[in-house]
Amino acid sequence: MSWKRDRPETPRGYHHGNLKEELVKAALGLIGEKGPNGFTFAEAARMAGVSPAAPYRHFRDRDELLADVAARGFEAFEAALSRAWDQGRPDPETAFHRLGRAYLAFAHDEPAYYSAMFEAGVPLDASPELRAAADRAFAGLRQASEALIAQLPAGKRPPALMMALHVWAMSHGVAALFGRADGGRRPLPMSAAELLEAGMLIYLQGLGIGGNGASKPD
Amino acid sequence: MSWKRDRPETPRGYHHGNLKEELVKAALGLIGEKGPNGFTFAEAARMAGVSPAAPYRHFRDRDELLADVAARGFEAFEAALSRAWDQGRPDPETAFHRLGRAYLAFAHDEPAYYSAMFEAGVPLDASPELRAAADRAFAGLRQASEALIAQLPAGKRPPALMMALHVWAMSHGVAALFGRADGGRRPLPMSAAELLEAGMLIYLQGLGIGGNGASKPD
DNA sequence: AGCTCATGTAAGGAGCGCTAACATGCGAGC
DNA sequence: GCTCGCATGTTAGCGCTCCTTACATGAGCT
Repeated sequence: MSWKRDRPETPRGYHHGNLKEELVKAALGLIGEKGPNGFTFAEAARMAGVSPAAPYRHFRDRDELLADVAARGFEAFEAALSRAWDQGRPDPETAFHRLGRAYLAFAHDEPAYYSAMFEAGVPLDASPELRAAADRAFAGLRQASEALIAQLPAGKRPPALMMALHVWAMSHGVAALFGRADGGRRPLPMSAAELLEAGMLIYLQGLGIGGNGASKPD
Repeated sequence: MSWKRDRPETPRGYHHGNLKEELVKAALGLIGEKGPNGFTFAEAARMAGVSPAAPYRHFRDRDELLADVAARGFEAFEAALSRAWDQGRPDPETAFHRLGRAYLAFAHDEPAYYSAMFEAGVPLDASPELRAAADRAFAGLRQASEALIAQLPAGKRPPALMMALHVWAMSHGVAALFGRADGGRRPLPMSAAELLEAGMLIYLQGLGIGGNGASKPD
């Protein structure tokens, strides 16, 4: 009825104008609704009001669209994490817990992005942009780990890379197993954010950070 | 040429005999090769040497086969974990580290099962058997956590359920991000098993378990 | 104005999920 | 011991998706 040329704000005719952006949006919506597998190239085209062949002018195939979504996801992810980290202010521990909450919030609020990034099976080197965005996101985690480790006496510092991997693994584990919008596959005695926060506190305690020397606000 | 009625050990004719089992095996192989999405009902049928409609006599639809594979996966998983835990012998910490290695070994050696269980998007209540098997597997983790926690003085014991969730999250995070057969999506300075072992040691340290009181063999 | 080229459409082949109707043969009951 | 029922297989076919190829349109440049 109304998908084409009727919308007053976009009186496009034969040429859509910015089909690529709209396809990405449609893909995000579909992935969010029906999972990364339920997403269909043809349906995204339908949503954008174009023929099923039109998307192929912008993406080589379905996988390339998914990779593009994943890359945008990593960029948004990195932006959210770096905003939460805020260069470690006011102190690394406070900022670190903000970071953890931001991680889970992203996985929870942007399930479509998170799915495309981690659960759609998109190989990281599907495109250089994807690889670069993923690397930037991980670099953020690593920076935060370094700042926390710097608080330890020189002899007791674990490798920052290892700590960053631990942080990532635990965050992803909590998000993947318990952090979905539907409450995860299993009822929890606490929220995913609380679970991650508690886990990271214990982990940091094990490293010798927190509780004893630095601040422990609220 | 030779898929049907020719194999000497199974001289089946019109009726296959145990098609259901063979379909599950075929599904496992396909999932292992091409991921849970690359798996195709029709191709599984082809592998078993039957027509594409035959599988519908044994599974309502593709999702039911996947759920069956996932349930068998959880059963094998629970068996592997419980074998590794071995009732906490010779001491809970030693057994616990064996458990961690067994978790990763399962994810690494049975990627098809692990995919079906955690990455195929099968809802846990797709079948009662699936739910039950998954619950049994988790109960094993919880038991191990309880045994470790019991070593702590009564005042300092965290909830066993929470600890089990932490263990599960970290294990799954490491397995999903770094533990795949292809080495994961990112080169690591250490093996996934070492990464998990180090992470769990730090976590236990944070709880006050290990390093100080109990044994730390090999 | 006329050309060019990016961007759209139409048509069609191959493959898959699933259903319906038909075929086969194992085993239960007379 | 024969027959019939029913589980388990088959073929045929619908509707859908992915993707390719050939054609249509119109925006911008010269």
